[in-house]
Amino acid sequence: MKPANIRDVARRAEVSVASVSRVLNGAGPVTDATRKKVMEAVEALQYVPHSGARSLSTSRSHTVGVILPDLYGEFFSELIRGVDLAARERGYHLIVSSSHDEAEAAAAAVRSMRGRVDGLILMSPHAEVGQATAAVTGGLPVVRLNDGAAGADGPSIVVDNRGGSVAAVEHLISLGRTRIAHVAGPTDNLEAEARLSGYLEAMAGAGLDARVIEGDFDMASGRRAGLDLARGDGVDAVFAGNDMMALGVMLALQDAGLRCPEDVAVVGFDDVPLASLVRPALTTLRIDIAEIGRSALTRLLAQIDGQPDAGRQIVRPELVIRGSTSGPDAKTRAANERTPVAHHSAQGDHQDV
Amino acid sequence: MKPANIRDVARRAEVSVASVSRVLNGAGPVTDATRKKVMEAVEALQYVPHSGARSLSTSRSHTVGVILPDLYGEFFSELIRGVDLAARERGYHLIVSSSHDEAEAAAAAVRSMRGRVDGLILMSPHAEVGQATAAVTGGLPVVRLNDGAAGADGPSIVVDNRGGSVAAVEHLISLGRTRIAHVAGPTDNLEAEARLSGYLEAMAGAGLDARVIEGDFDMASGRRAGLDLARGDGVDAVFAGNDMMALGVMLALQDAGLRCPEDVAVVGFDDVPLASLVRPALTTLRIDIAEIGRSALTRLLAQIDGQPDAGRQIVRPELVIRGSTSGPDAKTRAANERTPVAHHSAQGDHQDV
DNA sequence: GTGTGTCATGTAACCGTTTACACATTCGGC
DNA sequence: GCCGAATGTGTAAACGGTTACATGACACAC
Repeated sequence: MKPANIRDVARRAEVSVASVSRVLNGAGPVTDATRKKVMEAVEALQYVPHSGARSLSTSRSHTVGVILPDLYGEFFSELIRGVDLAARERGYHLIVSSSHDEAEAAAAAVRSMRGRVDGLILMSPHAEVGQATAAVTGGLPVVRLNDGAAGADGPSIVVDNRGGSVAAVEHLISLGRTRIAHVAGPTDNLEAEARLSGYLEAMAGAGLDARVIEGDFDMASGRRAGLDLARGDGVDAVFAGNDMMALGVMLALQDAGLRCPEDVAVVGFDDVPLASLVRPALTTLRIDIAEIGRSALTRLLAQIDGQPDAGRQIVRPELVIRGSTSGPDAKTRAANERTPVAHHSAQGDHQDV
Repeated sequence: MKPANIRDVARRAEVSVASVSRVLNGAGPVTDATRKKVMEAVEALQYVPHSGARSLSTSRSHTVGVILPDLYGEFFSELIRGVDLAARERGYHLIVSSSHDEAEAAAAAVRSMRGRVDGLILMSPHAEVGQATAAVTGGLPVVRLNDGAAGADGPSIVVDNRGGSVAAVEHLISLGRTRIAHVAGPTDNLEAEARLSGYLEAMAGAGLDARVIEGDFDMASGRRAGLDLARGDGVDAVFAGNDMMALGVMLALQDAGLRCPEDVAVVGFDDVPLASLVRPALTTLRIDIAEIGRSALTRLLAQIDGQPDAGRQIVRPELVIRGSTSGPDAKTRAANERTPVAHHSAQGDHQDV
């Protein structure tokens, strides 16, 4: 049995299709009597408007696309979560597509979404991806995330990675650390690059020697870096390009018999949920990832509605000091604990130390 | 400037719209000359077919919906990843909607997707959600995940949670542990319930006393449970309802000065990526989450194509023995290491101990 | 009683595809 | 030279909504 269409509803309610449409969209004048008849018919027939037909005549799909380089790990799920929450509030749907590390794949994803979405949220940490996608969006509203493409002055949200790194290094210096190493992210990643350059800048500014180890943004590479450092001539602090690598470093140090923070202080970047749960809890630069997602969606919808956009928006990470850089001083740290977003229900009484 | 439509392309290529359509869909006979002219026009006009119009005339949207209780944490991102990868291979798009813990929200999500998708992947660990959504799918192809709803004999994939729990307990018993506690997941979650009942069954079967502590499936609740246990009369093993709680337990034990596995062995469930990266690496029941996602999508598409479905498919978790239950015996464990799916590029030489 | 304005409703054109069917062309077989 | 068959192409009717415009009913003022 084919699903009911608007004409079936109109026939059953003994009104015209126009009235049905008006009732369903809350637009135009209708008497209460008509409204009631229509609603009954809709209910009886289990009628759901065909979104394709609707988008055909209104040229609006009430759907936005989210294109990400990957879906792996806490960062992306947190981001989608923020976008999804905001989208549901506004009655929008989300088409996601991930694993677009390469320029070509990302461009294909953009193309395949044309005509299917009203706008795009596009994350492209690689420079070429940013350029390749810019060529094919063709007038579609877009909000870009963490995209460092030169000359990109369109709507975007970028994290002040460089500034965050400077804050991290300055914090370590203020604790009296001087032999500070950096575990960098992948070299083709613009965010990793910005964090590295902030580190180099701050070290140079303080007259200290820089020491950089390459990593991949994953925990395993952090662990390798940590083993390297533990084996070497001795550093008294490590600033890692993200939290997962910082955690890897901490585990490696622990394996090597070094104490954190006494022997080596560790700082991460992102403040993923895990960061406040490990011991010692990780000092890091907090980015409210879900909030970035929400903000991206809100700005995208504003753009779709034809409002002028604010252009580039900069998010400044906040230094959250926890056990991995400070001694056990429960009072100051308690104030910095992240409220955990619990899987099912958040009970507030978890004890972080 | 409005985007080009099929008539614009036809005019420019000096052919009819039917020929354009045939070229674009690869259906029906066309000469090479026609194909070439059409392709040139498509290229020149940057033509992209309007998916709404297409879905209107074919009543296919080439889109499937994914409805999840939540998006938080590694489990869900891994699942979506599997679904997304399979969908892209087959040319399908994905509409995701999360945070449907409650029956009503889930039912609303299903309704809002009717007419917009060709089928649904529906995860509903709560019994009422399963029932509420069953009422509104109305003939739409559906694959259900981890849904324990009574009488549900439609297409679904369920994890043998009970069997996994039995294997975990038996493993601990084989190591000589007898005072084995269980940290359970939320009571309204069907998976948590099945894991609990497997534990109880295995303990009873071995003539051992059961000890159950309530948790939430998140790390903070595992930590609380671990503190409780460390403070108490002494257990020699803990089987947690999922990996995140197991990790929380391990951290708490560590804080309390207990050694793992020497004093207390710990077993988790799921094998999230993190499980093999912590120290000691966590013994757990591996579920290939991404593979479940892929399989769900494949079966959904088969169903959409009108093929008969296999009904309920059961996934048996595999016991992966790591450091949290066995002494340092590198050889046997090395074989069980999970290949890490790296954030950006997996380099194989990470050293797990 | 006629003219005018308001308001609810109906009619039909249009949105951009696919595709059944009709048509035109070419070719081979006789 | 005529008759199918085969092949490529075009025409037009769906598909299921939205909405500009027309229509009809009714109230009110003159």
